[in-house]
Amino acid sequence: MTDTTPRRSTKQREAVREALSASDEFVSAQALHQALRQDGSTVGLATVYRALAALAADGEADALQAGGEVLYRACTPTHHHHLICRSCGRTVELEAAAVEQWAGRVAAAHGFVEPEHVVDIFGLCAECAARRAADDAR
Amino acid sequence: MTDTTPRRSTKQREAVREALSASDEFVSAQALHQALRQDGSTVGLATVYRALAALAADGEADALQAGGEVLYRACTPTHHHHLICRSCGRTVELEAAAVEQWAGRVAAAHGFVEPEHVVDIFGLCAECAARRAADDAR
DNA sequence: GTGCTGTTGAGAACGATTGTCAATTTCGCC
DNA sequence: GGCGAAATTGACAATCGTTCTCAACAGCAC
Repeated sequence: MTDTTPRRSTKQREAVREALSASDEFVSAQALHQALRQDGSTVGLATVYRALAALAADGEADALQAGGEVLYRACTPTHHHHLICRSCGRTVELEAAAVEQWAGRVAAAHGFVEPEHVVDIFGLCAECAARRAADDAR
Repeated sequence: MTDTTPRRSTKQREAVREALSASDEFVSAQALHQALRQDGSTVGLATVYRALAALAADGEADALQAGGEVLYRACTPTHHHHLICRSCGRTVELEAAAVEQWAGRVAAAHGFVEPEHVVDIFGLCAECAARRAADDAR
């Protein structure tokens, strides 16, 4: 964790970084690999996994587990949380100073140190909610 | 999802429920299966998975993903969050009305409905922190 | 007890992720 | 610009947690 980063810049890593930035939703490593392949790239699956892990380690991407697979998303390097549509995957980055403080306070109150926290909100975005309402009515 | 619960009570399910209650940490399905086997039970791994999924669905257990596997823990049926020691696994249940409200408010502000949220704090409990400090000094 | 039906257990199947290793590419250095 | 060491890549195999399948079994109402 102490920045031992002898990272070499390669086409593949750049390609993964770009493909990730191109989406504003969380995507799986598998999906990203497929997308790259369809764009004519020849990257290997293992390389995509390695690149994503590197990006996540460098704080350039966020990772979250959902449904047995790990999803990645390019993100701002500052600490933040997510509001995610569970239907279309659209994601909003949230700042939550209040929650940060709460987490730190609660951890300290129980004698815990070095608190990290996972705070994500899943819901149905306005569009998906409307679409589902229409479907239900039909 | 609307409580179609024609659940039959069997020895195996009871055994899983008990084994889960016996621990106040999050445990993996695999670990629980091993523990049951060592107690002389003959439950199958698939049954443990099914029982745990059922308990989680009924709100009698909490599930969280960590390190590629799903961990379970018996819990109070009311909504709550967790403070978890990332070293020894000791867990404290938290109530967090403030966070609930924040989550609902933020979701609504972005037009999201039916918000669910994941809020967990990982840290090092006092004992583990002390132990690690001692190890580092050595 | 009898019968229907949900449940079980063993093992196979599955899917995501990680490891292996020879071939290739990057990058500091001359 | 060219060299060489070392990191990186890609194809494939291996691994690991979880789910599926299916015949045998057990709970519960009658």
